[in-house]
Amino acid sequence: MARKAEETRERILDAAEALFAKRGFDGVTVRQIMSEAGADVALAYYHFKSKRDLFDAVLLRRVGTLNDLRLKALEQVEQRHGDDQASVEEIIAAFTEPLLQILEDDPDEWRDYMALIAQINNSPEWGGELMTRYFDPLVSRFLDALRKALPDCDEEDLFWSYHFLSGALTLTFAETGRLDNLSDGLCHSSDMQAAKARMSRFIAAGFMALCEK
Amino acid sequence: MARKAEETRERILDAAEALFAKRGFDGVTVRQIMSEAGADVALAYYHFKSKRDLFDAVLLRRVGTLNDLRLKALEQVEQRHGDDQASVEEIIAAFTEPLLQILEDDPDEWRDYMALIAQINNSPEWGGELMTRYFDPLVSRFLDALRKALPDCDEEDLFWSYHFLSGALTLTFAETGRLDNLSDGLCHSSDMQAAKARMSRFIAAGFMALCEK
DNA sequence: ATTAGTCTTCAACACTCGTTGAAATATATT
DNA sequence: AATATATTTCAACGAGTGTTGAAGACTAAT
Repeated sequence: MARKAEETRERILDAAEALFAKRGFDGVTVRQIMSEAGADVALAYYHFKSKRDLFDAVLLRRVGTLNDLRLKALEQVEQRHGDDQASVEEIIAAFTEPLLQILEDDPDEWRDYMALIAQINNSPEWGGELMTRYFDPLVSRFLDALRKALPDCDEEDLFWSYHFLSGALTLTFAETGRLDNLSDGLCHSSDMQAAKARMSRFIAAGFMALCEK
Repeated sequence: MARKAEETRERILDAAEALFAKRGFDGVTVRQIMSEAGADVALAYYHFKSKRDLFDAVLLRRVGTLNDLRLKALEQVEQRHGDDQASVEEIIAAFTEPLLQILEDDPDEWRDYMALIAQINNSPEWGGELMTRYFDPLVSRFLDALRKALPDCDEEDLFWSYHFLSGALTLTFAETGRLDNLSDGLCHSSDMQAAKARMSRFIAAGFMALCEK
């Protein structure tokens, strides 16, 4: 576990993350990754043992950070309210805003990873399995909080509401530039401040319209 | 333009659609497509001139049908109201429900195509350009209708609301099975009836919360 | 300074990729 | 029936794929 070797490992992960995010798993070559990382092809198979394992390592590297941030945000909301119930919008904000915030604060570090998540979430091949594996425990924790805030909520309504939230959130991560085109330059897909100012209100209103009886 | 040749062209498009939807542009081989279509590899390059052109042909084949359906639905809503204003929820329903309906009525014909749209919409490489090219005129038409229903709406709020709608809608098309996992079998990502029963209400509430002053 | 173990390079493996030209067949027109 | 055109097959092209084994260089510990 030499220091130099750890640096190479990280450089490979960085290059892989950027390229996978842009062109997807199959759109990228191990040789392209290693060329971007400035290292020999064979090193990819020494540090990770296959292209697929490298892909998984890219995903795993940052997922803990994100889930920790969001869990902490939820706990803060719950602590801030003692006996009284936290609002739906506060809970939704704890779920979404840490991600939008980290993306606003350090886009160079997080943009590629988040775009990768967006693609995976919408992939019929991997969306179901990978998102479940990496995010389900945290999501279930948030759904529990929402059940308390929406005591008469039908379970199916709750799950579908989460589904709509998930789609809106991950498309935001994709930063496709579509909004730039559609609004003729008025809005920008990469403007996380603008997204943050609007998403919780929009989504919370949706939850309440569906789940509040 | 023989009859037989047109059938082969369609078989190639069917096979390409199914495979592209499952594994993306780069995850699929022309040979795999032609094997699924039961035809020689070279025929792909005779009928379409490259893999990329075949991909575009897959997209183009069905986009008109979808846009026509939605435009007609919007015109019906506007006709049903004479002088009085159509509601936000009715307009959103005209935008979303024709797609969910056609997917419910004829899933075998439309599932793959819709899943492909979901992936493209969330791809940083193609999302901006392709979605703009194929859907922007229709989307602008709907935004006009929404501006009338939300007269005091800030323009940025309107565009971001559409963005959230777009994410929620296209994730529904992906049918990843994530909802099946998350809800432990209670809900199904492919249950378009369930999606249709909830989406307009959820999204319209979001629009009103953001855009109604 | 020598050894042991980690890390990196080099060259290659068997295979698959998108694409094409020419030959063979089927269809349409006269 | 004969000709012209549209469609399909066959075989191959050069380039690039993921992956590996063996040899070299580096680092840490004796």
